[in-house]
Amino acid sequence: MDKLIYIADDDDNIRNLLKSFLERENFRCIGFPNGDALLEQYSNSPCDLVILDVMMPGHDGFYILKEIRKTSNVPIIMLTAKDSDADYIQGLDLGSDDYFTKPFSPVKLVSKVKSVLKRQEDLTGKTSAKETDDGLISFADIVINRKTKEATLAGEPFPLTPNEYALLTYLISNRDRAISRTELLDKIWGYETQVETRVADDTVKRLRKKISHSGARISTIWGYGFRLVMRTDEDGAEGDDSDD
Amino acid sequence: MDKLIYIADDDDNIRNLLKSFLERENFRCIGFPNGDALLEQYSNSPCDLVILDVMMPGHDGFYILKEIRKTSNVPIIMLTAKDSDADYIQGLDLGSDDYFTKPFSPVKLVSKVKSVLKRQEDLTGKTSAKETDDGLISFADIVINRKTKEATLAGEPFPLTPNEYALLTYLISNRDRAISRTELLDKIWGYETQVETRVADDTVKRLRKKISHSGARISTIWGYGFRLVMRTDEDGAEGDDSDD
DNA sequence: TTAATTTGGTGCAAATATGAGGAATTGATT
DNA sequence: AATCAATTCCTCATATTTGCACCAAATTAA
Repeated sequence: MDKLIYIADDDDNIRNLLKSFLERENFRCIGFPNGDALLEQYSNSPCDLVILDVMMPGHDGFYILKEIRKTSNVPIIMLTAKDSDADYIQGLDLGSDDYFTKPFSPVKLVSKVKSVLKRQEDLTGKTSAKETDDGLISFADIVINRKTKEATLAGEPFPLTPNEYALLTYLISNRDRAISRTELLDKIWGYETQVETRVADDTVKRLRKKISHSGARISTIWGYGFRLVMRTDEDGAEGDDSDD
Repeated sequence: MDKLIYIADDDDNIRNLLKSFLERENFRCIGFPNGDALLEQYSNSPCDLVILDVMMPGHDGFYILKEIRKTSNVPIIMLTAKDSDADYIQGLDLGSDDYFTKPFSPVKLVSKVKSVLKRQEDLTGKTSAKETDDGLISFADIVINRKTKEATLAGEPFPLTPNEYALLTYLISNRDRAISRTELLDKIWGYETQVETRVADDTVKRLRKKISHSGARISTIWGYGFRLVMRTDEDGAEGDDSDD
């Protein structure tokens, strides 16, 4: 983590409470007894996230919020003693990210802080050229791009029909468990479909042929369904299909 | 505004309440009685924001949240009946943007929706490298000027009809993913979802002819839709599409 | 062991998806 | 009214996918 957080609240107890919770999660925190002090510090040295009480000596939290927003998009979370719709709306309209009413759960606040920071990273990092977390899922030497709906096997693109694609995607995302035929029918063919139960076997069959020379294998759970597993050496010897 | 919002909640009253409040603010809303229906619709035609109840028939809100997050960063707001720290944290950890406990203030929710959308725009708008500040977007040797609504191919101006222009612009700005027919119909023709028409194919057909000697190509994702890709050497000879 | 049940493979026909050409329609402009 | 461009609709040809029947092989139960 290693993010820096500024907190402005005139109540020492609340500042310290927040600091201790946040530091436990490896955030660095600096507390300020009023908003003006925070604002001055911020303009000299910006931080990664701001927590602002609304009612403080000097300028109130809304004013500080507005001032920061003139120059920055830093995430800002507001704290307030009174639970009023109007205040809530004003806070959000002015550009804060969230609004907590006292007394609040410090655990929730910490969670919110993390979430807001993560969101920020996702959005700003994503539109650049980051390759990670682009909706890619993989198993063995199979990679599926859920955005482009393309699949590759050992780096080579290989074609999948819509049903095969849905089935393989489902198997990969549930690699850790066996999946029953009825579940497959529900998930891939839909809840109210009129096809025979064996159609799942059909698609499994076709998929097996296509991935026959990959590191993955669809194993049968007798009397129940299927599960995606790694292919072992013995598999190759037994059910060897080296053709294409 | 003109943003599209999907709402999943099994309680008709809540859905309608939200719809009426949101539509009053000029959002377009579509309600779903459960999360699975929303998920299916979303995968065919994404929206700008999602509101998910946690407890629903079928898969619960957390599951739907996870599924959507596999392919998308769309803002998601969770609704729940029980006010538990653990749930709150789980929701945020899984990537939701906020968490409202019932009964909640619709006014606050609407305010939150606006705030989240605005935040998203601020962040992506400022960091996106796709569109330069002079309104130019490009792909391969195609350049589109969104201000003058003119296009050039390899430096030469080339004429596009209004529909072709809209389609090409949409394909270029979503170059990183496959786009379904229903999404095209929704976004470019404004048709309600689930209409069976092949106008999109028609426009794709004409557009393909026009860009036939450019570095870009519209590839078909069988059973789903289209995607704009770079033309490779092999493409020129035969219309080989190894897409799934 | 035999019998009953479940699963896997082959082949085929029906259903579905796509692309091309051209006709019909719409809408704007003479 | 006539014209023209743009769009939509229609039909046909073709390609692909999918469900199902049938039988063989595998597994379990008795």
